[in-house]
Parts: sequence; structure tokens; C-alpha cells
Amino acid sequence: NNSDSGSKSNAPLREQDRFLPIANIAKIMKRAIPENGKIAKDARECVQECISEFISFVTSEASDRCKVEKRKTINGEDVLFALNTLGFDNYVKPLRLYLTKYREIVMSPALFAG
Amino acid sequence: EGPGSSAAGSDEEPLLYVNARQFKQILKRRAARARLHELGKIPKERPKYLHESRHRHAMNRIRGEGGRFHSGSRKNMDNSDQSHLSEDQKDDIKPDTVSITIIQ
Amino acid sequence: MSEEECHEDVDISDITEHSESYLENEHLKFALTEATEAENNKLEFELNSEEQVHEKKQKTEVIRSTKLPIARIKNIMKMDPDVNIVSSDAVFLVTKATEMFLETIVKETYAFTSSNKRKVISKKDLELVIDKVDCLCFLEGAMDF
DNA sequence: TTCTAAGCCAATCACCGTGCTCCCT
DNA sequence: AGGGAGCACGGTGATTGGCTTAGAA
Repeated sequence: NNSDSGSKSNAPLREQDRFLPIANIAKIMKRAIPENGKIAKDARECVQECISEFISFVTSEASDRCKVEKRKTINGEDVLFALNTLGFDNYVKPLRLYLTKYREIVMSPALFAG
Repeated sequence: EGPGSSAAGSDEEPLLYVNARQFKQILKRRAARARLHELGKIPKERPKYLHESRHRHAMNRIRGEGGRFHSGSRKNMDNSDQSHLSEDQKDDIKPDTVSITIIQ
Repeated sequence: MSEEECHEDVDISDITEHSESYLENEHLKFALTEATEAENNKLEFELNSEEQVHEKKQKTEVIRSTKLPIARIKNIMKMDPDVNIVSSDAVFLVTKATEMFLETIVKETYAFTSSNKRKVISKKDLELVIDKVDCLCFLEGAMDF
């Protein structure tokens, strides 16, 4: 049993900690290509690694922005800003909409009732 | 040492253009990956499977003619080399997440 | 069946240049249709404390229209030593962005695969696309070792 | 043509989501 | 007061390999 999958051990990180589940990745990949298209195993694993790098890449930029604004918490705007400056500016518009919907759904007026 | 040019073994790259922020972040991430690597946090090879229990589960499942999983009860595991153990011991041998470190 | 027929050049540079039409709209549609559907349902019920519980279930379903585990994405984000606190908004957006990125890179790679008269996406295809697209150069060297 | 390797099934169990409390800003 | 970290718990979908054959070579 790996009790020390945490911070400062010489033991390698587990795949479960570094990457997203391969089945989820594979599902979205299949969804993105035509019906008769197929995906090699090493391609799935490659994408899996790329995805983790993408997350870290964006997070790092968002974190920098956060630091320069002297805040401790990375918020949605930091992420959008990071995407914009890192060359994914075309993601920002749809994500703003996602965020709006997310916010107005997560804060249900009915449940606050009073 | 730029993101697009310096990579080992590339002679005629189309020269990618990135802005200062991208450039800085690319270098930062490279450093982070390098540190992680030299700390030994990055496995050199992927393990054959992630969980011993799931591996055993898959091996014990009943299969159709084509090798596909099939609905039904589990396979008989009498000829397993754990047959000398009691039921409780069998259950206890690999109960939970195990640290399989199959690094070749 | 009615998609790819590329023969000569893949217009990879379009990936983030002016990709308005083939990526954004789809995601946008998904987001909005799902969200508005949920809202309609919400308006149909409205009160009744028991229905509110149901409504909450609906909400989480909408938010989880993504198929990537939010908890693990947050863990990956917090692997960065500079990162201390991450808001739920930020995690949600990173999750969505990740899904978009995944879809984008796979579509672009399959375009190349298909242009080479093959049907199986290979690691080599991905590496070639990564080399060609500007905003993917952060991935160079990420899968070495 | 040869022969490598991707898709196909579904049952367990690791882990994701949820709902708390406590803490920091 | 607002909201995120950290915990425990319960439900659930990701994990998983042998055979067939698509398809790379």
C-alpha cells in the first residue's frame, strides 16, 4: 500500500495522481473523430500526458497572474486570462458562457429562500 | 534556447512564434518537469496495470468464445497457486490499493 | 462519412487562429442547450422542499456535463508548488478548457491521419501535429523520458 | 500479401462527488 | 460572512485481458 503518494518522497508518482483516467480520455477522443476512426494505445497515452501538461501549463500562468495581483486564490478570471495569454484566446468566449451558467446554477435562488 | 528551436535533433523547424508570457511559461514548465524528473517522481515505464485487484477481477471473469467478458458467475480458481490458502487468507492477500512498481 | 477528404495540406494553423465555426459553436450549443433545459425544468417545479432536492440533482447533472473528473483535475492543478488555493470556478473552467483542448487536438490529429489515408491515430501523428501548431509547442518535450 | 495491435464485452472496487466542520481572508 | 481546505462516507463508472480481424507494412 502506498501511503506516501504525497509530497516529498523519492517514490515515483502514481499514474492515478499524474493523469486523468484513460477511459475518460478515450471516450472523448472517440467522440471527436468519425465513426470508423480508431485510436492506437500509445496515442491514447500520449494524449493523456498532453492533457496533464495542458492543465499544468494553464494553471501555472493563472498562478503567476494571481501572484502579481497579490491574491492567494486562483479564480475563474485568472484561468480565462491565462488561456488568453497562452494562445487559447478562442476558448475564452465559450468558457465565459459556461462560467455564467455555472454560477447562476450553482447558486440556486430557491435554496436561499429568505 | 527557445521553445521552438533548441529541441534536440531539429534542424529546420518552421520557427514557432510565441509571445513573452508563453515563452516564460514554457521555460517554467520545462524546469518544473526537469525537477520532477530528477527527483525520481516520474516513472520511466508504464505499469502493466494500475490495480492488482482489478487485474485479478478481470482474469477471473467468465469470457465468451471471442475473449470478450461475459455475464455470469466467476470462474473457478481451484488451480490457482493460492489454493493452499484459506478463503480469508485469499481475501486478505491483496485487499486494497497495492503499490505495484513494475518498472521493468 | 461526410467529413474528411484532405489530400494535400492540413490547415493546422486554423486550430486556434479562426476556428470560430467548428469548435466553439458545438461546445457553445451543448452548454446552452443543457443549461436552458435544466432551467426549464427548474421553473417547472419551483417550490416544494422535496422537489428542491430533485432540482439540486439536476443542477449537478448539468454542471457535470463534462466527462472528466473534476477532483483529479484539481489535484493536478495543486501539484504546482506555487499554487495554494483554487476556487471552484477556476477548477470548473480548467476542466471545460481541458475538454475543449482534448477535442481540438484529437480532431486536428485525425485530420492529418486521414490525409495520409490511414484510419488509426498513432502517437507519431500527434507528435507531428504538436510540432506544427504554434500554440501546441508547450507540449514539445513533455512526453520525453 | 503478412502479422501487429485495436476494439469488444461488463463486474468488481478505487475513487469521485457530496456534505459536513474549521479556518483564513 | 464568504468560501475553500480537509475530512469521512456511499455510490458508481473506470479498469481490465483474450480473441477476432481491421488495417498498417
